Amino acid sequence: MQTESTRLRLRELILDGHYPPGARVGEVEVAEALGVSRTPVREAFRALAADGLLAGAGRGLRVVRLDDEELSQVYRVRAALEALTAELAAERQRAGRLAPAELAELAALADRTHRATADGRLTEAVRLNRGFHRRIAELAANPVALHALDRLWDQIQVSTLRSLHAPARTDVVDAQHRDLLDAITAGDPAAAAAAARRHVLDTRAADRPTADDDKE
Amino acid sequence: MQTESTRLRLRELILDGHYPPGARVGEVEVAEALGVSRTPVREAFRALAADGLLAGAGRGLRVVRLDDEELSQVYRVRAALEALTAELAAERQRAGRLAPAELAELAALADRTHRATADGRLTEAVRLNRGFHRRIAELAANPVALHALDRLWDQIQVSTLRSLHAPARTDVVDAQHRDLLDAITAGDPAAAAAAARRHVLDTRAADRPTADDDKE
DNA sequence: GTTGCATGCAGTGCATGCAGAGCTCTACGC
DNA sequence: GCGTAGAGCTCTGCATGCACTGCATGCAAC
Repeated sequence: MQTESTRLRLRELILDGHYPPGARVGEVEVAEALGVSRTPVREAFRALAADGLLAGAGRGLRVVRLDDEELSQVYRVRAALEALTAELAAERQRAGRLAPAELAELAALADRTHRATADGRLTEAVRLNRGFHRRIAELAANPVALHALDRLWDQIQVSTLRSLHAPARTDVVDAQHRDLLDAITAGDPAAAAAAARRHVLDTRAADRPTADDDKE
Repeated sequence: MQTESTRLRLRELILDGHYPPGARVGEVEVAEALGVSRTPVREAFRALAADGLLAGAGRGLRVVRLDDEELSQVYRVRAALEALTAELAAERQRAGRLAPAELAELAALADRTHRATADGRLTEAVRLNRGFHRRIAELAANPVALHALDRLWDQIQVSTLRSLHAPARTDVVDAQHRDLLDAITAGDPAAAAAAARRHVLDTRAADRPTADDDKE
């Protein structure tokens, strides 16, 4: 099925910044770039538009570019959903439904994220960080929440590609990851939800442009 | 643009139960029924699949049929998101950003929902109820949350078409709507979030099949 | 009687042709 | 020199043709 592989490849190209936010994507150009005809490209466009990665702009489609306000709205929804997945994961831990190996892998992800960030391997750090949060959503065993979060992550990733900031907050991020991990491990749903929500909102507050960053 | 109108019309047909959960949807059949060619139908299929209304089933697509477990997962996400929108709406009220007329319309929606339910006009009651909750999400002024909730509502609506139950809980539902409304009107975000979460989860608990309802 | 294979059919997936809409560039007029 | 109008072109939107896959049905052999 070329439609599906076209969708995945195009999504990768967008998430990698090959098609940056605001860039126009044309059927013919993408079709030639990926070596398929326009039909599967058109269908991939529809699917990616429904996922919030592409948006109509008069004639044709553009890669979505979220402004500061919209990004804050995405983060607020993400905070609510990650609070839920953390809560659910902690519930499952309390019910004895999480294997120790799963929690160990989660802790290892937190470690690797921290090391990559500290070493300045920012691209890898971003990937690992997303992996850490996604793993929690997987442990929540709620595919609906997982899918919704995947969509939000895609949108965030596209809109924050430029600002792979050198993090002065490395230790804070890691400490918050530990808090979250501890709450889940302890099987404390309320604490896990609170830790997740605080972490996401703090992340947003730290990444927010300081009023004179960029305009357009 | 026929693609978009095809998508909307097909969505209506699915939500109305014209294509019931589990029904196969064929390109040719839908194209003939709507009087367009297969191309816009195919693109509408992709978009509706991304929205969670259609899902692949070997050859072709079927209308999504959520089992009891999946429906509970949807409700849990919905509870988290409606808690968020209620919280945001209450925040805006506290900040003086909600017009009195907007709150009055919301109260009127609650009234009409209650009356329609009490009078046994169930189809209308479902529509009004959805309108009430959606209006709160609109007042939250967060399009991301609004869109996510629209998707969840669509999935719920499709999967609960059969069970337009005569509600013994009419008064409970109305009382919870009032609580939610009061918390928003009072500008109390925490209370609004709690009221919304409880209402959604209670609704799910009440609608859940009592173990011997249906199997398949 | 059951199982395995072959054949036919239906429906999807992809490509391409064609028409229409919007944007741009140029030329002419003020 | 600037603004506006017109023409041309590029790109999207839709339709249709063709090939291929996956399934069902029937027949034959064990």
